[in-house]
Amino acid sequence: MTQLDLEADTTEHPSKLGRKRDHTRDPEILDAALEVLAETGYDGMTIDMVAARAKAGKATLYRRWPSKGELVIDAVACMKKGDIDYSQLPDTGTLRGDLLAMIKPHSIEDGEKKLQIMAGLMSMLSRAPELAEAANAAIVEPRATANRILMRRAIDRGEIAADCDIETLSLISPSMAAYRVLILRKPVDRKFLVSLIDGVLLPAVGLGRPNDTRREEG
Amino acid sequence: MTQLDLEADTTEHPSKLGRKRDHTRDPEILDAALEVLAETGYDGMTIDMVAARAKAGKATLYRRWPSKGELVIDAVACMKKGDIDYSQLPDTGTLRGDLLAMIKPHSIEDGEKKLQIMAGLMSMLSRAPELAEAANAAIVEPRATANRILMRRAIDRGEIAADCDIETLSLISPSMAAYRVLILRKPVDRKFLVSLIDGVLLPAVGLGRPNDTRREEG
DNA sequence: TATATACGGTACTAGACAGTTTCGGATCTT
DNA sequence: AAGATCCGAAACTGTCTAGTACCGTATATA
Repeated sequence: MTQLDLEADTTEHPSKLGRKRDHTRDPEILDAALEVLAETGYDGMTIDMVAARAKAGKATLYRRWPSKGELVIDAVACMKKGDIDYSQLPDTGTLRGDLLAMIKPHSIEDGEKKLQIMAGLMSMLSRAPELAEAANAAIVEPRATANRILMRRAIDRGEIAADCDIETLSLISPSMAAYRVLILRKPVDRKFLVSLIDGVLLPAVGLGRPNDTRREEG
Repeated sequence: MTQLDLEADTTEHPSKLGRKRDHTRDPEILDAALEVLAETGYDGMTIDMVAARAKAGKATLYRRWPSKGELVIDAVACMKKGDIDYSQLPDTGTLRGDLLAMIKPHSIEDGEKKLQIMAGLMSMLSRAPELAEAANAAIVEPRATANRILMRRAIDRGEIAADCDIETLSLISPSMAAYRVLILRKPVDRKFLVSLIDGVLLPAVGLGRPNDTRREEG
């Protein structure tokens, strides 16, 4: 209690005394935590590693977060940045064109890094269920949402049937990419994603199977 | 070297002296390890937990496996038992019938338990890549193989087109179930699996979308 | 019977790590 | 200037656990 008051002061009432906490360091520390998390996993990660990576003192970290667990939860929750901008989704006129346009090297690279973070979090998910939700919201849900938007557009323009199971279909590529990275430990490359689009998604919505779209190469 | 000879004797040459090692305890210990692994994950698992669960002494474990890591690797490698019998796959005459017949409470329960083990292994996969392969072979690949067989049969009897991407399609239900259990922390129930079959798999192979198979309930 | 090893159980050793404290110095308010 | 709080760095504490050693007992060979 007595010790915690020192920390709580900053939030309870604006104490004016002393040097101010440099909050520009917060994101640097959180990013360092995410890097270590992706590289070593939650249990392998030590506070010293994070502090060293962020060129900060250990006490600085404990002044801001009460425990290792809270630090990680905060880091995951603040990860959303640099994600997909739904107002800038491709609009090529066809569903296939839109889905293919979503495949960009940067997007693949970013996705793999985030899935590595997810892998590092895995052991923690059973202990902190709310983290599962946060991680899903930050890592896979944005991509599923993008797919959902593109498919709904395709329905609106009459390209595909209105009774397609969009909710399930939009989860296919994120979840299969997760499976591939987390369990198979194989890279998610363009060829894999194209085969998902042409071999599963488009046939499932009634496109691609009638017309012979074999021999498609990425 | 000198100490290891005691262990190695049993394999190098049949030493006749002393009480024999009770190898009927091996599977009991390995099963205990898998249980603890599923419940607490690799890093949370301690040798004492496994020994207590198996009602064995810690020394007994270290007499048989040189380290915690080797024990876990062995436990995962010996997990294949109780898995799908490919000679007993359903054969209802239709792909949909076969896929639905694969959904059994025992199969679901077993699958979820194995995915919990997979979750517990996650943090170890980056350190022991060969374990990723073993875990995949024991946990998800059997189900993908079953799907492959059922779909190939459907091709052979002319029910679906021969150019379907079976390799990718057979991975859909295992990988989406893994995503659902590991990341979403939601149960894999019959309804979910049926929606995969009717909303994705069958439409993707050219069945189910033309005829209106909506309002299917599990 | 004598010897050697396995068994379950317990005590011990050594190292790693979360979290705390201390220190010299920097930065803020009053 | 004074006092309070921040900073990075490092020392320190308490706990946890992998792995080892030893105990008394059970079971095997010779």
